[in-house]
Amino acid sequence: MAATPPTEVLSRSRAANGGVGTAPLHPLISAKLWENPCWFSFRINYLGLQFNVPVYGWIEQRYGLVRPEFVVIYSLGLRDGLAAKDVCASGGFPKNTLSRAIQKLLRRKLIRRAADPRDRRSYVLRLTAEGRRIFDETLLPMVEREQRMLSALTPQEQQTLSKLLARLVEDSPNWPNQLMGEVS
Amino acid sequence: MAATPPTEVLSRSRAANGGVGTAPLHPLISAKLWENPCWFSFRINYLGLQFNVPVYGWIEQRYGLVRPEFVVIYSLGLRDGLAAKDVCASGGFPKNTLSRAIQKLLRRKLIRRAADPRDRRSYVLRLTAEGRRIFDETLLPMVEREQRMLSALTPQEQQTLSKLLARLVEDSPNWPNQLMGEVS
DNA sequence: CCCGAATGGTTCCAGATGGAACTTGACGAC
DNA sequence: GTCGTCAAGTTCCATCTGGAACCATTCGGG
Repeated sequence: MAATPPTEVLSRSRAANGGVGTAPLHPLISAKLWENPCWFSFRINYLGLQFNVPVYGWIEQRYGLVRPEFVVIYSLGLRDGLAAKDVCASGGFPKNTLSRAIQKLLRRKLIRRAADPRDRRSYVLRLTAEGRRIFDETLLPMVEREQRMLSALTPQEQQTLSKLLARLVEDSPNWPNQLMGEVS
Repeated sequence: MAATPPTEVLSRSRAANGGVGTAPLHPLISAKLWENPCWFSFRINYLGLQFNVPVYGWIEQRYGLVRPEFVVIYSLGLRDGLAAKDVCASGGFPKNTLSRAIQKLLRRKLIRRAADPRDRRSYVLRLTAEGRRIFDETLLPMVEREQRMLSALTPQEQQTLSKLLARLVEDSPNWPNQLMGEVS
């Protein structure tokens, strides 16, 4: 029945990069990689961790910003003038966590906020110069980490990967958010 | 300079799936998808969330098992007879969190453990019949969720994606775990 | 025009989390 | 053998987290 990982199981492990400097994989990681019906979720979660742990660890100890706080900075860096709810939707954090993060950023004057004339419950958030500086400073190390992680793939393959993942993200609004039909 | 996402930015958004039932993307998600120097980490983190939130939410409310606890079950389901340190390495959880999780699973008799004759600091963990039952029961919904998430890709494309991600995981032992040279 | 439902944001609080210190056992050097 | 170092697991505790209840505002009917 279902759930067998694609058959590359056979062609594995004799990596084509000359064998120089290739450290071995922990046995359980290897099992989760090759004998795992949920190959996709394991791989993306694992890779996500390999990015998040060093990056957010570094940001926290260098700027004293915890992850949801930095996510606000980063989101505003990409699109200034957002509201808290927008950051919520894209980052997966609950709104109270974001609320706290925003308060701390306001106190530290890394962002400022103004009433939204369109909706008086809501605020428009903007980076201050200082907040922008942090965004700019962190961008390069983050990109470098990503590039390091992707460096086992050719630019061509990176492009393919980029396209496939983008297709999935684009399709995501169509997914149910309950596992099974446990709606009312 | 560096960090521009691959050029598919142009060919985006007019998805080839007939346009039927395609819900629109939140604006900030769209920005993070298409105008983000860190395209890779955003995409995998976002997709990871789309799996973790419904799956672990369902498991928690159905079995009263929190994520690190279930990770132990799942890991033992794949490879019985592990030690705590192994689960640690593959799941990214700190060892005290795993220790607590294991204690709770022992109390609930979902796993049992025996002294490791090779190393008397360590224990060999095994699923009980009840623990195995939970593993078996949860597997299908998890796989189904994954398949739903991957359903925008053809089997051919899924295969490609699987291979590319596996190559990255295999390369991961070679990555530095500090962002910059902040070693002693 | 007013009322009930929904939404943006904040606050409260119980419980989860993870760093650091600790205990016990393994291992290598001498 | 014995000492110093390191690894496996546990415990302690300050902190973070996120569900739920809450306020203020908006929106959709009748």
